Amino acid sequence: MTNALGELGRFAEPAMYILVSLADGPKHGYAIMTDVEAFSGAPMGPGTLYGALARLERRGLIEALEPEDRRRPYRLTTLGETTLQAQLMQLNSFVRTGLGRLDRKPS
Amino acid sequence: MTNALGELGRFAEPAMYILVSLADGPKHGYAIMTDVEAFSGAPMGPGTLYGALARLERRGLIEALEPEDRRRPYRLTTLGETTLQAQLMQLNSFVRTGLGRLDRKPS
DNA sequence: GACAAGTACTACGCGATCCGATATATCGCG
DNA sequence: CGCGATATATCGGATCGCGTAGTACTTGTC
Repeated sequence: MTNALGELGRFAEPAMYILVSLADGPKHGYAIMTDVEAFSGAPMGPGTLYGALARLERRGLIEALEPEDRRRPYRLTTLGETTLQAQLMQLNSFVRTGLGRLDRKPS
Repeated sequence: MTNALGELGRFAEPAMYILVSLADGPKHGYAIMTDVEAFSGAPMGPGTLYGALARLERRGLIEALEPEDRRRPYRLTTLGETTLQAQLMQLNSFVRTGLGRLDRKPS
């Protein structure tokens, strides 16, 4: 995994959304769905969500809490937090590079 | 594609890297490879590169220039430029949301 | 109390993408 | 000449995205 965007692998969009959602505090799947839709504008279907959740748990970035009723809440692990922060900072520098290049060359 | 991130589908990492690379000015494939590696730290293999280039051209975000020697240079189209800018700005607001949440909750 | 709508998750599968491996050809240099 | 760098193309396995459908319980409302 020689990836500048880290241990998430290429298709990291849903995973990043989920991590950011959980950065706010523990949530269960359905709450993540609605939260992500709220702050990103893009609805995330269950197929995307639960697949990504399973991968994130398998990779140790999130962990399941004890189920309440029919809810299965997750929270960020320490690894998940540091990974998320590293990813966001890398994304940030990428965005600045991109915007800088666009400005600097209105051709 | 009812996608908040627009016509690229997801984060489309390689595609974004390529667009940012071309934002600097027209480049051919190999130059994009080395440029991307330089500013992102992640080497992009030919399989990733030329696949993504073909998709970007098909979608009208980049266009091929006349070949010089054995080089096939590409440049951003107007659509590519505006799309890239929109994507970067959306990414930027996403990053700020994420970093904000991490700060606001040191648990 | 019936029926719709919301909550919450599971399962399935097609299509798209990633990317390493491989192939081919040219060029410059010691 | 041989080797590494330049330059592009293609194939195929593995992974992932995400729409759809299904199950089941709860809440609201007429």
